[in-house]
Amino acid sequence: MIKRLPRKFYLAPTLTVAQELLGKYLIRKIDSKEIRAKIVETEAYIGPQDKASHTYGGKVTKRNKTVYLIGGHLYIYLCYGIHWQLNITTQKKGKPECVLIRALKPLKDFREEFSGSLDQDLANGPGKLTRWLELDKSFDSQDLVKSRRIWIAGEKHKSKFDKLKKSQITSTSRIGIDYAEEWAKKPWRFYISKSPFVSKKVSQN
DNA sequence: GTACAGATTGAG
DNA sequence: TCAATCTGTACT
Repeated sequence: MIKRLPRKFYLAPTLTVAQELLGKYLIRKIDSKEIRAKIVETEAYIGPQDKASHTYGGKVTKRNKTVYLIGGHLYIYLCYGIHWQLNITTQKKGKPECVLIRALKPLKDFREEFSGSLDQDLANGPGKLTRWLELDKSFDSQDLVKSRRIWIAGEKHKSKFDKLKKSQITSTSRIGIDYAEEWAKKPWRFYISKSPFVSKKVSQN
């Protein structure tokens, strides 16, 4: 059995949430169809202190204001004028931290063992997964705890499918933020080790 | 008001 | 290697 994650999940430290999101299920309802996927790659952005973050220095703009909402909301923005990026806010209201979802493993069934062959190139990048899930600006500030269109779930009872062991998580520096100086080196990108569904064009250091 | 870079992607 | 395409931000 899987169950929607409660608000509490998103209030843990952002780096913890970024790692615990790995292996969780993202469910997107389009009309009567339910699309399911497992989160396999994330990046953490730690608010005011993080130069790579949109909320560096605590600034508020029309674009980033949803990051200031309480944890569990979606922050969706357009990047390079073309790609929508899916972020999940963390922390309490007023603390602008979030987790970027970079890659998903499409699932037919919640137990991936029962899923047949799936397209590895469908959601292996932050811009590709939003296109696949048909997410855009209209989803900005949606509440994952309440929304009927999108939410995240995990195993209701602790099981071997629930929490990943540390050894199953690889951490590296984040992607595409070379301008952030020393913050660009922080190992705040996390992905499930050896998953063929993580984003490409990326160093595996 | 104008200029320009950006948490990317896919085609050549 | 590079264009697509548009918003936020820092200027004039």
